Amino acid sequence: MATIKDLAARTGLSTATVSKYLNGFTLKERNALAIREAIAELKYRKNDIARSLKTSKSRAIGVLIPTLENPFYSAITSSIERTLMESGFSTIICSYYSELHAEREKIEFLLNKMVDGIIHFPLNRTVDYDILKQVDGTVPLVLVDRPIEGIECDVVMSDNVGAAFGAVERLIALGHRRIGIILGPDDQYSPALRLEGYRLAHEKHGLAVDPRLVVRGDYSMTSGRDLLFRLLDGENPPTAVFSTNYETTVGAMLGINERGISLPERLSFFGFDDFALSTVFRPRLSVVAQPVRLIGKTSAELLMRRVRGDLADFPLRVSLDAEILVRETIGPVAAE
Amino acid sequence: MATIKDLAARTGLSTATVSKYLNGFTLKERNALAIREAIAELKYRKNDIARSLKTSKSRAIGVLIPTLENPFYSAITSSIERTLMESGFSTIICSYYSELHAEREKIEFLLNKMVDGIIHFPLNRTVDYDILKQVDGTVPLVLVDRPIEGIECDVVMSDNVGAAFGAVERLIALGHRRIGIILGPDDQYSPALRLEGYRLAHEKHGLAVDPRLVVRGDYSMTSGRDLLFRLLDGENPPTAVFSTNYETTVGAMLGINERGISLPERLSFFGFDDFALSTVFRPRLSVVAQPVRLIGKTSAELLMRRVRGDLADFPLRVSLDAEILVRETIGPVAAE
DNA sequence: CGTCGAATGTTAATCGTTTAATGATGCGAG
DNA sequence: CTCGCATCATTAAACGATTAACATTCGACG
Repeated sequence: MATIKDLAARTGLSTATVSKYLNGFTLKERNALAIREAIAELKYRKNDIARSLKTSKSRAIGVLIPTLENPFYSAITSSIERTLMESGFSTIICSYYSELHAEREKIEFLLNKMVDGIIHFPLNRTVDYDILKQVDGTVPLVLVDRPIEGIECDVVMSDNVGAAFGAVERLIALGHRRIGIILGPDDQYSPALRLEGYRLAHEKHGLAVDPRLVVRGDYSMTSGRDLLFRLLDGENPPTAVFSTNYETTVGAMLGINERGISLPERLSFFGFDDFALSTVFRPRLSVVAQPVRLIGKTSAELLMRRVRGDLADFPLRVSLDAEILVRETIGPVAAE
Repeated sequence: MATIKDLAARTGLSTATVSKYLNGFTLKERNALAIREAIAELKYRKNDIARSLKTSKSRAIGVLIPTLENPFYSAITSSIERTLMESGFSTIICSYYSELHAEREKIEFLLNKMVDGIIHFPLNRTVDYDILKQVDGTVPLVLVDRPIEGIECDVVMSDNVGAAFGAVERLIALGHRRIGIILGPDDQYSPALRLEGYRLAHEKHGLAVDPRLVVRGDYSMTSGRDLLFRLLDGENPPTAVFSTNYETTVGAMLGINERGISLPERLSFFGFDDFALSTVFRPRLSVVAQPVRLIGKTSAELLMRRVRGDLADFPLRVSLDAEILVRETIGPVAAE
């Protein structure tokens, strides 16, 4: 592969001159032309690795996510990648598949690669986040979807409280007084917030929360189905159910279809996250849609700013509004 | 950030010795110990960029895909990433969003980054693939999902003909004689093969193909819905419909739900690709499931082999069997 | 014409590693 | 005691770019 040295030799110029030309300095037209010719003839391709070594900027960003198999993560990642690419940065993907050790291992991995910054989707677990403190001094870090206690850095997330509040309030407005909520694990971040929104909506409308209507699982599809059944099969079942993540929503719909429960006549159902599914079901699913594109774009843009040295408002906490998409699965509470 | 030089200074050894230690050579225990201590104290982190420059191996693989928003691509990508990570390689994602210029631009981009290999999902278009010939000489290239004429390289794909054949044969076995097929654009690779499978199944069973039952769109969700309607609204409509990609399948199901057509009584429906959807619909969707995990794993492993210099069987063309998942949307042809 | 300053080029060191070639050290055998 | 051979370490030159600091060219102007 041709190097700058080769171009220099071919044109009779020095490597410094060629390098400058390549970096946008203007030369005498004669020389510029000669270099252009040499590039074409020798099929010169610049070596970003060498450049990175010298400048200590890799123009690569590490994105650390639980998995690409979940549309929530892959949609955000997609939008991140697109935004970074527009700034000429490449995206190094690392999934950690919710494995404990993998997360810190991969942060090391990324740091070794001299990434210029990291975007991390932490899953809330009791994990040792010292490593993130190390990141702190090294490269900018943006956390997506939730903050981590003790780590001072930018965070981009959706307004979980507001999202849940909005959905539950819609249900209350339709006359529902017994609203079940399907939540995720205690040790994750968002469930508590979504529950808080649920609570606030009740409070605002002077309703008490029946703890039996608050059920928790592991945010998986099967847990969605199982918890739905638990709610429905309890004494004094809810007239509406709010599922608070994508997987449980799919699972719950599965359960609903399985039992042939007709929505919204016999039950009102509010889901979470707006991917392919919600437009396909009949009746069309009412969901809280997190602004995935925007989350991705925002975190990438924020990181770019930090990488460029713009530390204004650090640490910034961006909370993006979710959309409440009322479609066909919620309706007035069924007459007894 | 501490460098090898610092470790050397701290321990009184030479950089060469430290480097060797770091690369697994054995030293006198005394020295090894000293280095380990120094690493801890100085918080040494190896610099993969410098290493790459010297060794001309980046241990990074570029993955070029149309988009991460499509579950087919993101599932394969996920599996690629996982497999590569196991070999200590990082994955650089580049989406080209089906834009013509972006594809070649991004290949350049990846080559500049000195990736050790490229996995590419080409969309079949009349695009100038000279650039891929350049790749040829530089780093190994694995094509996923389809080959490109004139480019001699490894290809991993699913058995499109067999997949379609299998699905259509199931329908024929149920007595269907008029089977509609929803295809993608002419200039993509797989539609022709899927049609071929459809044709072969007819041929085998002595059936003629009615060209009016073969409809083409752009493989989008709306095209799925529209083409379904076109088939159903034609004179002498089909008793079964086979949709040949994920988007059109979702779109067609949307249309089916919209019209309240009951499956499989009034219509048998065979879809393509097995993502979240198919398990959620009631009745459960019968689909041809491409082995996405396996496609990802296989291409990554094959690329790793090439990167390691194992050129056995080059160029290799791997065709992976799709699974025919017969579930509830197909049934015997309706009695008139 | 000589001089000066802007514009254009060059020299050479450097980024943090790796690695051939070479050097030192120690140990057993004769 | 010395030779020879492993074994362990070191020297120093790369890898391909960038970039201060310095050198040259050239035209304008007094």
